Amino acid sequence: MTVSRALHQPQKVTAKTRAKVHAAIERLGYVPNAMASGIRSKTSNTVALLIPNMQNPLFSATAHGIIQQLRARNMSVLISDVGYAPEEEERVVAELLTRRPNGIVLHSTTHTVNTRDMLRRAKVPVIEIGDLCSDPIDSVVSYSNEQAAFVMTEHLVNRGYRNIGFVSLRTRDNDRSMKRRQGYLRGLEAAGLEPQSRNMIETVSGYSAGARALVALMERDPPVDAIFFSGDVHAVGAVLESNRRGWRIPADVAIAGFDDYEIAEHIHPSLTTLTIPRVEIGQRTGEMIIARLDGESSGGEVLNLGFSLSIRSST
Amino acid sequence: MTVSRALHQPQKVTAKTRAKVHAAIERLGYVPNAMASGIRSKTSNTVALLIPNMQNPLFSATAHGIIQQLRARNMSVLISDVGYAPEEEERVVAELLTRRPNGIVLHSTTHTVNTRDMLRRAKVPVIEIGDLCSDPIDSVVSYSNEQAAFVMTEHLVNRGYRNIGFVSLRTRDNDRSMKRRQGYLRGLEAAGLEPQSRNMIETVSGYSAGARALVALMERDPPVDAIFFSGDVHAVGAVLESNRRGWRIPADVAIAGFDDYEIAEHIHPSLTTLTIPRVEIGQRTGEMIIARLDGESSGGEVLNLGFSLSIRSST
DNA sequence: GGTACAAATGTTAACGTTATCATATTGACA
DNA sequence: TGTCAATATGATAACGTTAACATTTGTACC
Repeated sequence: MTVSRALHQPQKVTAKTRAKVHAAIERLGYVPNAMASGIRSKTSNTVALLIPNMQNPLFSATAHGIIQQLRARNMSVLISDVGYAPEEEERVVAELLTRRPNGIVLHSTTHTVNTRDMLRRAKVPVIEIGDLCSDPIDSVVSYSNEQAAFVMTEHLVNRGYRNIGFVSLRTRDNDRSMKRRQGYLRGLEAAGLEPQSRNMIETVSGYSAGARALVALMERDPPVDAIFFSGDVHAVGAVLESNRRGWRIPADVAIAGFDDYEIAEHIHPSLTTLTIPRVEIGQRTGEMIIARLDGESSGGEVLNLGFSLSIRSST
Repeated sequence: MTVSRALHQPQKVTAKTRAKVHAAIERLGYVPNAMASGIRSKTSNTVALLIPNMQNPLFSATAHGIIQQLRARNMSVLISDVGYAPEEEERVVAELLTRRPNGIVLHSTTHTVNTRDMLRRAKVPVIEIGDLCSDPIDSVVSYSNEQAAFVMTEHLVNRGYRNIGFVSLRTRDNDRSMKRRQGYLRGLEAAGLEPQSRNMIETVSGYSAGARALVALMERDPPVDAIFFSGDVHAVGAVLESNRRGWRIPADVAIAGFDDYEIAEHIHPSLTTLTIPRVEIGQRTGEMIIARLDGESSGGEVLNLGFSLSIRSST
C-alpha cells in the first residue's frame, strides 16, 4: 500500500518513506502492472479509436490530436482501422470492449444494431467524430458534412457555374459521402438548378480515379463547367490531369475539393476546398473523455467544430 | 472454468454445455475482462507501436500493416506518436511497459540509454523498423536507408549529373536523414565526385520547404544539375515549384525523391523515387511478433525487406 | 454390471494491484 | 507526562480471470 501511495498519492507519504520506496523501485527494477491496477481500480486508462483507414491523413491527424491530448493523463490509445464495413466494426468493438476502455471514439456514424447495443450496455463514453449525425449513440465532436457540401455548392453557384458535376466515393458504403452528396443536391436546389444524374459519379479512391472522373464529366454533352470532388485526392488528381491535357482551370472547368489536404494549396492552380479542423476534433475529443472521467460531464454532448471554405484559384 | 473453456478451448466442452454457456452470456450481457485475463495468464494480447508522427503516411502505412496482421489473433495495437525526441520516447516507453505488451515496435533507431535498459530488462520482444541499424536492441524489420540513398545517387551519376544537391530534414534530430546523407556522400565518392557542403541543405518539413530548397540550390554558382530530396514531400514541392517557374525537369534540373508517396507518379513530370515496402514492413513485423509469442523464434532476427528504385520522368 | 480409461466439469488458489478499514506514529498543547 | 487529533503506515480482502489439480461423468469393453 505504501508503495502504491508513494506512486499515486505522494503527498500522503513522508519524504523519507518516498525516498526509500523509490530507491527500492530502482534497485529491483520494479515496473507497475497496469492490468492488475486496472482490474482493481476498474479503470484502464485506455481509449479505443476506430477509424476507417490509418493511411488516410485525415484520420491520422485526428488520431494525433487525441493521442496528444490524452498523453498528459498517461492514457494510451488503442487504434484499429476497420475499413467501411459495419460488420467488421462490430467485431472490433466487441474485442475492444473486452479491454474496458475509458472511452470509445468512432469515426464512422453508421453501425450495426448490435454495435449500438453493445456500446450502450457497456456504459462506455462513446464519441462519434465523422459527422454531426442526427442519431448519435452518445456524444459527438464533428462538423456537418452536409452543410459543408452545401456551402461549397453555393460558392460554385455564386461564381456563376451552372452545370456542376459531383464526384465521390460510393455513397452506399460511406455515410459521409452520402451526406456530402445531399449537401450538393440541396445547394443545386437552393439555386433552382436541376440535378442531373449523369453529372454525378461514384468511383474508387486514388488520384487516377479523380482524373478519370474529370475526363468523363468533360465528355458529357454539354460538358460540366465545374466539378465538386467530395475528397481532395480526387480533386488533386483532376487538377493534375487538367494540366496534362492543357485544360485551363477554372476557365474551362472549375474544380473544388473537400478536406484540405496539405498539397491542395501547393498545386497549380491552388485548390478551393473545405478545411476541416481535423486535429482539433481529436483534441476536443480527448478533452471530452477526460472531462467525462473526472465526472464533469455525463455524456450526450454534441460539439460542432464547423469547417471553413478555403477559396483559392481553382474556382 | 467451464465458461473460460467454452470461450477459449471450445473443443474441451460438450456442445450442450457450450450452448448453455453462450445462452447465459447472451442473457447476462457478459463481456470478458481482458485485464483480469491478462493478469492471470500473463499476456496482454497487445502490441505497442511508437512512431514519430501519425500524420506521415509512411508511418501510418506501416501501422496499418501491423494492425492488419495482428487482428487475426485478437491482438490490439497501442499507438503513440512521440516525435523525434528520444527523451519523449523514453517517457512513453516507460508508460507502455506498464501495460505488459507482447511486443514493442519502434520506428526510431536512436534511443536513450535508459530506454534500451528498460526494454532489455522487460524482456519484451522489441522490433525496430526505421532502418537496418547496426546495433539493434533485439530484432529489426526494415531496409537500408544508407544503401537506398547510395543507389539513387548512383542512378543520378549514371544519368550524367555531376553537380548533385541533397536536401533533407535536420540530420541531427533524425537518424534516417543522417543515413540517407551518408548514402548520398558514398555515392558521390564512388563516382569520384567531390561533395560540396553548399549543395547540401537541411530544412523543415513541408512542400514549401522543398520549393525553397530547390530555388536556393538553383541560385548556386554553378547551379546544381540534379537534386536528391531525401523525402517525397520536399521533392514534390520542388517539382510543383519548377512548374510554376517554368524550369524544365529534368532538362534544367533533375529531381529525385525518397519514399514513393502516392502522388509521386501522378505529378508532372512523374517523380523518380525510392519505393519502400512500408505496408509489408508492418505485416512482417506483426508476423514476427506472433512467431515470437508462439515460441517459434527467440529474437535477435534482422529482416531486410529492401527497397526499389522507381525510375520515372523527373531524372 | 463392473472395470478401465478418457472426457468433461469442478475446486482452489493465485496473478498484482488498490479500496477499505485498522493500527501506529507524530506533534501540539495542557 | 498525558491526551487528542491528525497524519502516516499497515493488514485484509477483493477485482475477474485462469493454471493446476481434483472429481465426476460418459463410454467401451468384457
